[in-house]
Order: sequence, then C-alpha cells, then structure tokens
Amino acid sequence: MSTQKQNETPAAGESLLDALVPVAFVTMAVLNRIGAENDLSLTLIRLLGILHDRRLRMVELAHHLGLEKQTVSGLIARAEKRGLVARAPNAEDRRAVDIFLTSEGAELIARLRAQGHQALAPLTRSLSAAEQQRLQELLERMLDAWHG
Amino acid sequence: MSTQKQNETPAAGESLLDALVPVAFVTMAVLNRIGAENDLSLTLIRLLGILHDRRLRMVELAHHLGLEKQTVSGLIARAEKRGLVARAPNAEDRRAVDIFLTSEGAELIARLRAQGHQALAPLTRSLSAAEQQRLQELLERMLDAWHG
DNA sequence: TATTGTTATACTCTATAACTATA
DNA sequence: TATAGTTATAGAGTATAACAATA
Repeated sequence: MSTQKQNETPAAGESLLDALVPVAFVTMAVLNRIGAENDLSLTLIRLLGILHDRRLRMVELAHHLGLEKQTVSGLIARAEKRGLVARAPNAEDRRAVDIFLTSEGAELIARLRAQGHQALAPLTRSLSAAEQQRLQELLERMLDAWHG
Repeated sequence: MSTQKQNETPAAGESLLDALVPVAFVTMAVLNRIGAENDLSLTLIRLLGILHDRRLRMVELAHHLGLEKQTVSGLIARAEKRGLVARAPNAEDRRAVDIFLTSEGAELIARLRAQGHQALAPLTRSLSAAEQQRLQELLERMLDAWHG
C-alpha cells in the first residue's frame, strides 16, 4: 500500500509542518485557556468572532463553522440563554432566523481579544519588529493561497 | 473600564496575531478533518503523537496534554478498547500504570502523519523553498521562546 | 498523609434521524 | 419537493467529587 516517494511532500515541507503544527497547538491552547477563564469553548469563541461584524442565518453560521445546523442550533440556544447572542426572524424568508451578538456578547469578545493579545504576546515578543512583519507576511501569503 | 493604551500590545503585534490565529485555526481544521476520517479527535491525535516515542504514566500523560487524570483515564480506556494503546503496571511504583502505543496505534499515527503532510501541503506549497525555510526558522524561534 | 489511578456524575460539543413550517 | 430550523437521542470529551490501593 505504500507508494514510492515520487509525488510526496519533500523534506523541506515536512520540517515546516513540524514547526507549524506545534505553533498551532500552542496558539489553540492559549485561546482555549482564555476561553475556559470566560466559560467559553473554542467553538463558542469562533462563533462570537464570526458574528462580531455580521448578522447571519443559522445555516450560514453553520457553514462558516463547518458544523451541522442542529449543532449550531444547540450552541446558539446555550449562548442565547447566557445573553451573548439573540435570534430574530428574517425579513425576507419566514423560515429563517437571524443570529446576532447582544451588546453583552460584543463586549465579551472585545475583552477576549484584548486577553488574547496579552496571552499570545510572549509568543510574538521573541521576534524583532522586522521579523514579526516578515512572519506576518509569510503567514498571510499562506492564508491567501489557502482561501483563494 | 477601558485602560488607556499605555502598556498594551502594540499595533505590530496585533497584526501578526491577526495572521497567526487564522493560520492556527486552518491548521487545526485540517488536522481535525483528518482525525474525523480516522475516527480520532484532536485530543486523541495529540495523545498518540505524544506516545509515539515515549511510554508515560497516566499523570505524566495528563500533564503533557494539560488535562485532568480522570479525563485521560477515560481517553485511554476508549483508545485501549480500540487497540491503539495498552496499559502495563509500572515496575518501580505499584500504584502507577504505564501507557504505550500498540503496533496498531503506531501504524495509525504514521499514516496520520503522511495524511497530514499531504493535506497541509497546499498551505506550505504557496511559498518558495527559501521562504518556507525562513518561515520555519521564525516559527521555531517563537516556539523555543515559548517553551524555554 | 500524599499520590496514582479509577469510578460516578454532569455538562458541552457533535452527529444522525425525525419533525414542523415555509418556499 | 426542497430548504430552514428545532427537537430527540446518543456518544465523545471534559471537569468535580469520592473512592481504593500504594507510597
């Protein structure tokens, strides 16, 4: 079943991933800890982050998160009970429901963002300003390639 | 409640995080998808990854994962039932239990690793070899600063 | 007494399946 | 018929609390 290593990723790519994956895990761990301090899962953080400048319908939100609509229905139900988001009937489609942040939810994610910057600062602070800029540039290029 | 922006993270750092966090999310999403294809959660992937070259006791494993020992006890119970890991009494401490990969577990994580390289290749492939190396270097510096 | 591990219990996250209301 | 959303149900992941065995 093992193919010859013809079209496989070269060694250089492997080493990059060996740095990228741990950095991603550390980043997630930090966000997760901040979430825990605020009683929020990573999913809920993402959800609030997505809604921070948008009002979306349930299905759209599910698509953004890569989750099933029933799952998001439950997430929203719990977040709504906590006063972080609200539902409103959609103007054009009477089947649809718009989801949006309450002011409390908006304040929470602003606070989270500040905490995130503080908590992740030790990670970025090890690099000079020029290096940070270079790193940011490379990461953005990767992201663009991924999404575009 | 909003402090003056005296000792807060400077704009340069914020922009880097605005690239780092999405890259981390994409990386996690890819790993998560690969995990799902193999019926593995991110936690289980990490757990197997940690055990790939080690034999650890329950508490040590919990510490590595940043989880409570009871949680890991459950994870191990399920992984053991699937034949991915095994338990053995520790030689020196009769209270302790050593956890280690079965050959099946070892094969699985080797397969996952290959899948991960393939799946994340589109992310890294957008950069030249020199840029990949530079990026890897910067990420490693951040990691060293974080752990060291 | 303190530590290692397990079990009991509860809540969140997630999916599959089945349902209602609207398009 | 197809789509938007909810509810029912079930399993994994996580934590707190209580326990047994060993140090």
